[in-house]
Formats: sequence, structure tokens, C-alpha cells
Amino acid sequence: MSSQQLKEALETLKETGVRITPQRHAILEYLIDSMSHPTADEIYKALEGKFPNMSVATVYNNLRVFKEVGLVKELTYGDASSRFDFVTTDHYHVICEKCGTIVDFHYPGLNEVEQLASHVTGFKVNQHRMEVYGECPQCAAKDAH
Amino acid sequence: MSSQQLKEALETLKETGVRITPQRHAILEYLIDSMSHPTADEIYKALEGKFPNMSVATVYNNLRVFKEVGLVKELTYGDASSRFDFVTTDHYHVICEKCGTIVDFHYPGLNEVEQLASHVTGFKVNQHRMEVYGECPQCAAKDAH
DNA sequence: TACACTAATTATAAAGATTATAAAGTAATA
DNA sequence: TATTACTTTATAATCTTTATAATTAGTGTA
Repeated sequence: MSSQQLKEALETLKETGVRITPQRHAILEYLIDSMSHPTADEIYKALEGKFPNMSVATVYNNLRVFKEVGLVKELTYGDASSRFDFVTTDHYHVICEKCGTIVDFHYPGLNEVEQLASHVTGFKVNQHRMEVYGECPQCAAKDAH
Repeated sequence: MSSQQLKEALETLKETGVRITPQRHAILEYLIDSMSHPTADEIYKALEGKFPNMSVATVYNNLRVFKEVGLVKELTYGDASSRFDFVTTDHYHVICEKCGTIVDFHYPGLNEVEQLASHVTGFKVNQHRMEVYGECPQCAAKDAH
């Protein structure tokens, strides 16, 4: 099933006229298979074995390309590096403020909010971002000691 | 009315045991009066006249303190600097993907989503973040040429 | 399959934002 | 007013991300 996602992603690249290089293939594959939300540097390190000469710039460049094509979303927080998420179905993230763990959860999509925002501000709305913050069960357990 | 907000903010600091220094006073005042979403550097530059010796670190330190106390929210994007928003009533932001303009809009608050997230993931939920992205009327007009 | 064209990668440096550190200063409290 | 702990300042360091130029490699076409 993840190979199916990869296939579709590569198809998207072809359709958009974006060249498929081994590096791009590997980055996409890693994003899909890892099932996590890695930073650019984590991706870089994970692929060092396969591509000993790959540059960090390549990772950043390609993540930007993937973002432009809509295959990937960037999750930004204040302090640390951005994290990157392969776009599948509509889902949102809960983030632990203590340890940084990110967990996915599904929700119908907030079209209402987009519509209201558009109506009130006159913006042509494209997308939205929504995240929930709190404390994960593990950290909560630790706190209770 | 903004002086009322300032008064309450200072009260919050007192209650939390956070010292009220002239720099903190000025940063809060600027955040409230400017009615915008300034970066740390913008705040720093805006207060240069009043505090010629103030360090950028002071601005960052205090914004962190204000965040911890809940007076301020940090808005982060991938590339550029974070922006800081004085917390008032529940409102959200629409952000222009072309020029970066940020416009506020009000919406009831997404408690449902928080509850669902908490229920599904077992997290103890504290807050959420939600932003809408699109194109502002000005940029849309330019595009139409 | 080989060629040509264009885009992508690499290596490196640079920029920019944020944090760490240590010394000096200052608010709060008794 | 003296003390103590917290803040500020000044500076340097760190870390993430982007820019640049030269080299390399995809992709479509003959």
C-alpha cells in the first residue's frame, strides 16, 4: 500500500513535469515508509548510506519542490527545525508540548472555517493549518510519578 | 481600552511572580498598541529609541516569558522569523501566501476538535493553533492586471 | 542508442534567526 | 538600605536554511 502511494507520487511528479531523480525517489520513499514527520536533517542522515555524496541542499530543494507540487506539507515550530509530512488523506496533528511527539488524528476538515474566513476578509482561500497541543500519555504518566 | 489590556497583562505578571521591568512593560505595550504581529526584530527596532542599549536577547527572552505565562502566542513559518501575537479574545489568522499579510478573523473556537483529538489520542489537550492560507484582495487584484 | 538541452546535484559559503554565556545592573523584600 | 535572585547587556556561538557556481545527469528526440 505504501508502494502504491509512492507510485502515485511519482506519477504526480511526471504529470507536473518534475524530473524523477534517484534522490527524489529516495526522499519520497523515506517520507512514505517512515510513517513519521522527519526534519530535513533526519532525512539527510537516513539516506547517507544510500547516497554518500548527497548534499543537504538537495534535501531542502526537493522538499520545497514536493511542497509546491502538493505532495508534502511543512510543519513549523518556533525553535527547532521544520518537519515534513507526506500528504495523504485529510488528517491533523496532536503535538506533545513536553517531548515533541506528533500523533495523527482524523477530522472531517474545516471547510466552514475557510468559508467564513474568506467571506469576512475577502481572501481567496487555498488551505488551512490546524494543530492541537497538549501532553501525551507517556509524559503525563511521568509527571504523576 | 488598550491601556486596560496592558493593565491586566501587568496584573498577570504580578500574579505569576514575573518581575515587571521597563523593557517588559515596553514590549507588552508595543504588542498591544501596534495591533500587528511583529517579529522579535521589529519589536527590537521599534523600541530602540526608548532603550538604546536594549539587547535583542532581551526581546527574545521576554517573549518566551510572555509565552510561558500565556500572554503571547508565537506564530511560526518555515523560512522567515516567528511573529508574536498578544493573546486577546479567540481569534484566528488568514495569511496571504503572496505578500505575507496577516488579517484577524473571529470564529467560535474549535473545542470539538480539541475534544476529539483528546479522545482519540489520549493526550491531555491544552490549546490549538489554526490558520487559513490564501491570497489577499490586493494581491488578487495585481494578478488580474 | 546517442545527442542535446535543461534541470538537478554537489560543495561550499553565506545569511539569518535564535540561544548561550558571563559580567554588570536592578527590582523586590526584609 | 542591604541582600538576593532575577534581568539585562554584549558578545559569541549555534543551528537552520538558502545562494552560488561548477559539475553531473534526466528526458525527449533523431
